[in-house]
Amino acid sequence: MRYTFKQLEYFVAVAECGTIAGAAEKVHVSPPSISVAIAQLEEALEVRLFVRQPSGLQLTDAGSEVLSHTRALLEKAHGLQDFSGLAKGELRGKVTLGSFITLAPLVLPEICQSFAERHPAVSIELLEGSQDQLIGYLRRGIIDLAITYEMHIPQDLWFEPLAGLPPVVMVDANHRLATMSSVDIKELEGDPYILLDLPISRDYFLSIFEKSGVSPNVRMKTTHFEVVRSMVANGIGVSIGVVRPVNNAALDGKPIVSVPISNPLPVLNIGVLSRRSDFSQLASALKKQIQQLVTPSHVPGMTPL
DNA sequence: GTCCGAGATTTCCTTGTGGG
DNA sequence: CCCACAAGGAAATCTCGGAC
Repeated sequence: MRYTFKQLEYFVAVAECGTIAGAAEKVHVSPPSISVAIAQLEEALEVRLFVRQPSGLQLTDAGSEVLSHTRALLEKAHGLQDFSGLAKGELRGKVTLGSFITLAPLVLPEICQSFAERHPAVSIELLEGSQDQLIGYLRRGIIDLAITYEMHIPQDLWFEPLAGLPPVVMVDANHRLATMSSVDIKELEGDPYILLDLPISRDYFLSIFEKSGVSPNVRMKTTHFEVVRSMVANGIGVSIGVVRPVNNAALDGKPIVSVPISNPLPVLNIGVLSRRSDFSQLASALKKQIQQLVTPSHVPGMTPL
């Protein structure tokens, strides 16, 4: 064998980043090391893996073919490393967990802490994103699992629901609805609405209005959940959310009131999204840990339902 | 046409490791 | 201990696209 695993790892990094510089940063070596490794790998395999372009490197058809074989090979190699740990009664290695961006600050600390206590030799890498980003990360093998919502799950991935979260209306403490025990969506008609403008998520929130025959008065759009909460807390508008952080205040300290919705709306399930196959020991262990922590009666970081 | 910046590659050097 | 080799970093150089 005239190539090395290190060359293969650098090859995958370049394929994923699209540039030598990006790959170098990713694997923590200098660009020349990557460049040399790719050249050596191409020589060893006697195949052109990349087309060099001014903006970076683009995979050739042969390179794409080699990439899928390389990923499978590295996956098996990592599996062997996991197995060596298992033989000694412990898991070791690296697992990458994705999280829907609004859930991350609430659920990840407890998951990471408990998993680290149980499997100290395993390192967890985290990657947050919107639903479509997480789906892409899973398909490309960048993450092993994702904790997210049951929204637009494609056929090639597998979602396991763990808890159902009913949507609630968020208003500021002085809002006329703040003291209500529940609210009808129709009562939001005319109120300025702050929209969490993430792909797929925005469709979910707008569909709540659509089902109630109300058109929302969208005043502002933002891709950051904490910005939504700050706008609401400062009385700039109202919003709808499904996460209810234990801390019911925005980052500036102003309180947010969550009011249940009286309309019959389906709960939004939170759960684990994964590939249907290609499941490592580490991913299984992490999934098991998440299943134990996220239950219908307890979601880390959130007030009990 | 010239300049500038981004990115890749080459050259040379240092460091670490394994074999004799 | 010495030597050979591999890996990786720093600096220099090359290539190309975009701006003026």
